[in-house]
Amino acid sequence: MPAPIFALVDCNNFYASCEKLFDPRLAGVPVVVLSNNDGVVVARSAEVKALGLPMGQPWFKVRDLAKRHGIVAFSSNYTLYADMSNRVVNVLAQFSPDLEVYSIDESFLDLSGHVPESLAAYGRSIRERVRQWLGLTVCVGIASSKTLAKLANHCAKKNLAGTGGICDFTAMSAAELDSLMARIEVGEIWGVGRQLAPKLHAMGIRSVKALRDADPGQLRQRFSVVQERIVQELRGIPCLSLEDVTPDRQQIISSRSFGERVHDLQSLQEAVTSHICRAAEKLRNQDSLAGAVTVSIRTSPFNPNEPRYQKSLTVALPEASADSRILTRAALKLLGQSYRQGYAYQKAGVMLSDIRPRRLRQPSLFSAIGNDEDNRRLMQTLDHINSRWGRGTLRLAAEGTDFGWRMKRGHLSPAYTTNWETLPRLIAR
DNA sequence: CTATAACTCTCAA
DNA sequence: CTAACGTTGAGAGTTATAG
Repeated sequence: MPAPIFALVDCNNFYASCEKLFDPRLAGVPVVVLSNNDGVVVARSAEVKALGLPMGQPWFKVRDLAKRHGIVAFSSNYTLYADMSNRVVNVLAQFSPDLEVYSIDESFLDLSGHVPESLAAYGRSIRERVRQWLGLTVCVGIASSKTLAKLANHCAKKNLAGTGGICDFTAMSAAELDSLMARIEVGEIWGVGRQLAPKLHAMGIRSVKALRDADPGQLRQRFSVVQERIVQELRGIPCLSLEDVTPDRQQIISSRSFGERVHDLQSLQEAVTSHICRAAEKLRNQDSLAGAVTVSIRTSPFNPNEPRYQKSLTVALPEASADSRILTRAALKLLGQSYRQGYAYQKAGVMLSDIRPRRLRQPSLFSAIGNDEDNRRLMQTLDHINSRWGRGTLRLAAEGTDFGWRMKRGHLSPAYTTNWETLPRLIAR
């Protein structure tokens, strides 16, 4: 078993780059992509970063500034991003069969046993091929643990070390690494977030190097195993392995903010039903059953002038199920218990939990024989129709037809890569 | 008391 | 015109509860 070598490949400004890719007029133009409901800025092109517009800002707060700088905004187009993401993964898979898709724009590759004489050159060829085949730019961080590979990737992106978007820690001397790590904020480390960073600061640990050289036992005492593992990983002792098989979900959530505030129970019922159907579809997709359903509704947590209300209720089902109708009945009952009139609701969501494979089904003593099989085939047919003809082709009537609660998507780009209908528009310009 | 379930907090993209 | 601020999933630790 050779010492592991990890590469972390991360697409630059992924969402913004996807948008630019299909509209050459956007070359050199600052572009932002907004979260669902056009809420906050979640991706920025290089030009926007240069302007100093921060990540995570509510769009309405920065809109004027953005207009003045000629920033073009897009609503999240997940159909496009997911499709481009798959294409990137397909290219990366050519470089190593041991690949973990970590997020929509990041993958870990196990490079152990691959061209040990020049890992950086291998990284460059990855970057070149993704650029050539897809027009997207990636950075590659290479190191002996996943945490270090993430850090190396950070260095590549910020041009702190390495060249041309590639940073290989395994080729650096101990002294080089020391001085590099001394210059990087501890908060940049994977797993050191908003809460932990200030606590580490208070202990006098401000740099990556300081954390690497800290006492792991003491950190475990004070915090948890997670922090102890981070220290080991920073020292090049891998504690995390490549997770190449994605396990079944243990919980499935569907929740969304409304485009406009919602006041009436009927709209909430329709929204909750849609959420259940979306979650149940995912549940069936992994051939599982859910044993519990949770429904949450809330008013805006931001507006101090609005009366606040939030409620979240869970029920255990008498018999685990993946039937949209059964799950909906349970959810609507919970919603009825949660709903209070007179509030301006901002968001509703559902969670399916206590999830198990369908093959472990335990029929209740009182369930009618055969019913379940009929229901399953009905759901199968429904999924089949929706996968063939598009999401939402066949729906429960309880989802309604009004959709006044649907999210805002005022700046949506076409489904460039997944819908032929967009082709004429592309050619026309 | 222990084993486990339920809940809370944190993190990440 | 005004008001307007994402979603999903996991893991660890803590607390409550059952036996």
